[in-house]
Amino acid sequence: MNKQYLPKFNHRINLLGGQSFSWVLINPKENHYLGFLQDRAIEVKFNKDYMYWQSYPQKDDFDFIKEYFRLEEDYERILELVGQDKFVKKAIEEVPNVRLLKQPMDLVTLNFIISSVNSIPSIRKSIRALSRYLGEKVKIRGEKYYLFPRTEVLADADISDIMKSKVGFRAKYLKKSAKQLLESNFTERDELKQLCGVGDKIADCISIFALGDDNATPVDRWVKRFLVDLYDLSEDLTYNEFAVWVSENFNGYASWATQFLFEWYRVR
DNA sequence: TCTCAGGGGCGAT
DNA sequence: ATCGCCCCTGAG
Repeated sequence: MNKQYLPKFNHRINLLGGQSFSWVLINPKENHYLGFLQDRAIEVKFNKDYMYWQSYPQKDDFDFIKEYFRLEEDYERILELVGQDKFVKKAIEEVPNVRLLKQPMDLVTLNFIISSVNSIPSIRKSIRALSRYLGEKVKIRGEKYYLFPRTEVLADADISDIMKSKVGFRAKYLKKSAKQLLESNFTERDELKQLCGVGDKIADCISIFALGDDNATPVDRWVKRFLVDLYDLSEDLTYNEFAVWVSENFNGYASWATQFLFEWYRVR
């Protein structure tokens, strides 16, 4: 496997937490994960300050790894900027090494459509099931696995087949959005909301996790809860009012700040 | 067995 | 701007 210096990377949280549903922990003792995307699988292991990795079917695709893990990001500088807030500082101390990934656009969109009013275990189950039914096979070290379905496959799939993965009412959103993704490019937050099943919250998820927006916030139930609880914001603010407040209070790195707070507040 | 909320969004008013 | 509804799962 390829060896990459990657200190301060909380793989448990960054790969299995709130921002990605692609990863499966294969072997906890070796910190060994497989990530199933639409056109490739990624294999990683973590030991000390290093990540060992391989990509499939195209081997050694460092350009992809570099972008996905945001290897060129100045993490220390971001910590310094968002750590000026006392709650973020505490979050960084208690749940350290949280980072943001930059994942492929279609994948994030289709994954987060599934996430609406859904629990994380259910989301994961649905995504694995959907992959088994409609995704391509990949072989890794002699074992068979399934990628997340390609956008064009979901666009052409029968709703009833998509429903087999227990996504429920989100099945029609998946199909329609897949078609929309094939028809045009979505590069800004407001455009994202044209996608079926994508409103304010999921548009912000896509903006952060796929487009790399450093100063957005998906105001979900948890974020709203800690904004009211910790920062004394009124419970009655609109989505946009919460979002504006956050964007003005974390030195331009609200995406990172709220990711720290989210992962910390959730397990606190 | 039943109820209900869970990382929202849609469509009708 | 608000509200009922959407499908499924696990917790109580």
